[in-house]
Amino acid sequence: MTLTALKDQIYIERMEYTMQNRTHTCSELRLSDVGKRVQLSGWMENVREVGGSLAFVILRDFYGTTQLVIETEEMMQIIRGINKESTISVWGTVRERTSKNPNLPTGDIEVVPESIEILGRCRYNELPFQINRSKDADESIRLKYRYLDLRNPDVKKNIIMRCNVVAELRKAMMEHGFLEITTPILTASSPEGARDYLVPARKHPGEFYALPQAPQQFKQLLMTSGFDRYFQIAPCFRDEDARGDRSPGEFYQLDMEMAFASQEDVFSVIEDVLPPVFAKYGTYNRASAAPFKRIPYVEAMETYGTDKPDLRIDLKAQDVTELMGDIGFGPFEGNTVKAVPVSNMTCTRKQIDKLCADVEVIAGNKPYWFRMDEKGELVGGIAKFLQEKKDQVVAALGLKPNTFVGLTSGKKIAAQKTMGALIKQLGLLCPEHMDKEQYAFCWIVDFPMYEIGEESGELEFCHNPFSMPNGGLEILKKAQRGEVDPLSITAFQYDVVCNGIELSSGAVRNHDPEIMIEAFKMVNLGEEDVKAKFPAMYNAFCYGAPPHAGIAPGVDRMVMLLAGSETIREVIPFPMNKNAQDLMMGAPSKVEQKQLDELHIAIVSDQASES
RNA sequence: GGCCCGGUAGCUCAGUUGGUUAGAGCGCCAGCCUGUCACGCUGGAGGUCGUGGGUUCGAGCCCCAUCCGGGUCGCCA
Repeated sequence: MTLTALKDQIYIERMEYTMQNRTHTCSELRLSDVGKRVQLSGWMENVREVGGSLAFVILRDFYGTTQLVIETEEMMQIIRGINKESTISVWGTVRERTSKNPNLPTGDIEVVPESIEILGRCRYNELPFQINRSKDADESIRLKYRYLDLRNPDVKKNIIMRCNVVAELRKAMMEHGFLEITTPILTASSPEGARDYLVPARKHPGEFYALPQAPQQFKQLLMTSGFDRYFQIAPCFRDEDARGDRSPGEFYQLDMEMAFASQEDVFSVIEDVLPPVFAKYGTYNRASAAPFKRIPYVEAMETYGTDKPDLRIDLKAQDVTELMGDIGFGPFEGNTVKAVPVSNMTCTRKQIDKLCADVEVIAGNKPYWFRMDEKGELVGGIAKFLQEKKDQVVAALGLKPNTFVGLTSGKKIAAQKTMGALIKQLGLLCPEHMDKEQYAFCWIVDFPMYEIGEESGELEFCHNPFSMPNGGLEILKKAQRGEVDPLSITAFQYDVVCNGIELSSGAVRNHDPEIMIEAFKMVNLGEEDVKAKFPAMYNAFCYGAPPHAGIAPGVDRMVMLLAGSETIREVIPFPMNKNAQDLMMGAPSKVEQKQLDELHIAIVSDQASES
């Protein structure tokens, strides 16, 4: 049996089953159906009694709504006997409306019921919130009654879109020759990265499984097993605090890995797979075409003040440390100074003050500014410190009349990050500098391999130890001999960024045990540490591994971008709240002592642990 | 864990300088209404102002503590 035939069979069987309760859905009937005897089933969304024994009932199902018209006292009594949001099944005849509603697909017809069966009574005449206004309700109430919230078509539509996006991604990945392989959910705790969710092992007292933070090691092991192209819509678990764009606990990634592949091979798959999905399902129908702009990490920090630039904003920063460091303005002295010119800016002083205040809150560092007015004079903000160097400033920044210049200063990284916040806020403030209605992708490449840890003061891995250093074994040896600054070593590590949101990190992996050991030596770890931390992977690589590379774009984040949603919870069917609680199911929850005993777990009370 | 914002009717919110019996819209209940479609009209019920303490003749409002929600920083290889 062909795949298509199989699908058809499943489809038909399902429809036959649903036919027991309805002949049509609530979005189906049209003028051409007038006169037909039909059965509809759904939720009683609203009742409008307009006098005598005339009333209009709105019946809603997954597909849409259809109006029933009540004309007899008998039917009226039935309707009056049930609360809104009850499910009912109606047999009746389709009739052309005398007053049509052009705003509804089914607005030309109505159904005159001859019988109404109550399928599922709604026992409450007052709901926690009105279904069609659920998005306005307090979020914790929405989450507690998520099953009611999801009745709202406006809420439902994001989940439907998510299904379509996931289906499309699967299809595209399979067309590119990737196999979807599932990897374990119960696995070993991994020594680095996020905090693990631990699961006690009943048969092994005192030992724990961990839920995977990502299928990272499994997918690399699949590469060593000779699966050429792997992908998975993979659940990932991390016990870290939530954000607007980061759900607590669990999330999904389009995880993928390719054998005998380079960075460019990964890029070309992603550049092929993502833009069509974004253009098709997104709020905006425009998405970057391949190849996406590649921006080295150092350049991104210098130019955009962030490693996740929003390329819809056309503003770029310049380093003006040499030019302005010595103008006698205190905050600039001995610091890095960055400047961003904004042409044709017409904002009021009040807006500028608010901009600066907002940036200070976001970045924790104060920005400064001046303007070239319509006469070509430098005015406002710190302009008085610049008058002596006016010609140099104008030349360096290419200033023209009516140009605003935002400035940030501080230690290099602080000046950069503040500039990043400033550019983002300027983009929001100046529509002419932000071509908003599109999905602008870029790659951030050449991330540093190592950094000096803020706490330790020692050399540490900057991202993860799985990435291949650019320059391989040789560059590591040189660094060890002191011929190369370890901080200058870059990795084949990359991020894909869309509209200022990081969709994913990825890397060409370090598949060579020897290079792995040398990479670890740089941070004062040895062969034993590699073996101890990643035994399966290290051992596997000792049996001949292919060079491989991959990436794992976040599914929730992509759907969030596509839906134009402010929070990630809007695109997750059953989200947890900020504090990682499922208010609907009541998770987490206490468990019975018997369960704890079986798991060899003892709960230490807060009081006991404090004493 | 730090910082910011919020918590008043079932829902969304207003509540002035601390001053009479805490209001509105939606929802709910009752009545009216024969073509509504966010139906309309009339009336009604519904409040421990998150909780505890304090200041005051008097607190929704001021002070302290605490709980809850959201945002943000830390964190997220």
